[in-house]
Amino acid sequence: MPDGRGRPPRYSRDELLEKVVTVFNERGYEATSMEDLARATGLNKSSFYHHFNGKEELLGLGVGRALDALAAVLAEPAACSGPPARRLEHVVRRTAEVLVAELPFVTLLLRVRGNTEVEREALGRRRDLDARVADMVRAAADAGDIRPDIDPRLATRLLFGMVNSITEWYRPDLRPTAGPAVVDAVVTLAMHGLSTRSAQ
Amino acid sequence: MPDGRGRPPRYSRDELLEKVVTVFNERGYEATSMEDLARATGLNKSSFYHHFNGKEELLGLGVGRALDALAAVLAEPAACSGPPARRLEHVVRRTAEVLVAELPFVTLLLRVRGNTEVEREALGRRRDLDARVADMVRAAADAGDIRPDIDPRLATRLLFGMVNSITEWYRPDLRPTAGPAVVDAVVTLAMHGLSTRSAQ
DNA sequence: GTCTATATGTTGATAGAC
DNA sequence: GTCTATCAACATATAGAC
Repeated sequence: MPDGRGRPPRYSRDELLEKVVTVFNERGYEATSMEDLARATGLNKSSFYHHFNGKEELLGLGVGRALDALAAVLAEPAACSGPPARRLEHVVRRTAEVLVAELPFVTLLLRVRGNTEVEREALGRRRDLDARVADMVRAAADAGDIRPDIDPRLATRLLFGMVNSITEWYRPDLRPTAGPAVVDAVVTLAMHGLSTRSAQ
Repeated sequence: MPDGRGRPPRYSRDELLEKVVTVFNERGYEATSMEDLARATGLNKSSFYHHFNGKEELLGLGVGRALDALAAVLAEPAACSGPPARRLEHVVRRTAEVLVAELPFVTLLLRVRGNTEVEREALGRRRDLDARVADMVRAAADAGDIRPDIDPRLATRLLFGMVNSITEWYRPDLRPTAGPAVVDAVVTLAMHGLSTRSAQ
């Protein structure tokens, strides 16, 4: 673990941001000081301020990247046409893949609570995405492809509660090749559940 | 919303703690100052310190209550004997019920990251509970009652990722009677999934 | 038990030399 | 682009009067 003395090669702005977001996730955004971030990137605190305007800007950049990636999933052709249940399964799978691929950024996003303007805007964008998925669940229920006995909004929340939980425990540095297995398990459990004897 | 001027009737220690934990959840533990807590309870900051030794003690009391409630579920007779799949379903249902009943405390627990000694101890206790549930999932898989194609540890994490997501969106103040429906939906989705055509 | 006043440290952020 | 030095604001926590 580099502590800033064995001067790392010097980072690009994107690499800097990834490092920052990782520290945010480890310590929590509020508990992370600009001093912490500077040290983690091998820079002096003032040098660090030369690259970014401040802490809140870093948060905005981090959650923005996650939101862009998640929004891109809903813009994919397979998410926009076809039977609702197929579209839904596609979105579940691709969302899980995005979580794995952009793990630190999505992790940061999912922990945002709305304390500042930047956070509230992120929550707003996230709410918009959630609403579009909930519409998809509703359409699939109307088409009879998913169980009608659970309210679509409730089902959406539980479904993506499971998907999003990936950020709580998946550590790609410990299990770098486990991503596809995780994604498959999410899709299978979401659609068919845990039980082998699946009737109602 | 009382802001401390219309002096609330005066709280017991337990009521004080519940208020505190709610503020922690709204603002985030790190972002909450002792001043915030004092104001929320209608007390002066120094008066507040008369009731509690400090911020970290409050965190410990809050997560401790959540951990006690969750541990009690695993100690129930129905969680200790019978076919593994039945025991598992019981634990899923009762855990969901505890989340609903002790929502602010469990919410606080699930956001702990391990920055301080109190937090690390809480994470340790939580890990112990998770391991016992994972054993239950493994036993159910060995008995052929749940699908064998998903690693038991992975299944446990996704399963309780869904259950725990309740703390992310359930607001009993807005929908006070929705608790039982939420619990039923969790158990149904966990065991049987979203799809109506559930084969593999 | 409640308050005012204050000690002591840390934070985000800036000024300005090199 | 990097650093040293510094600031104003705010944090946790305590002393001690009433």
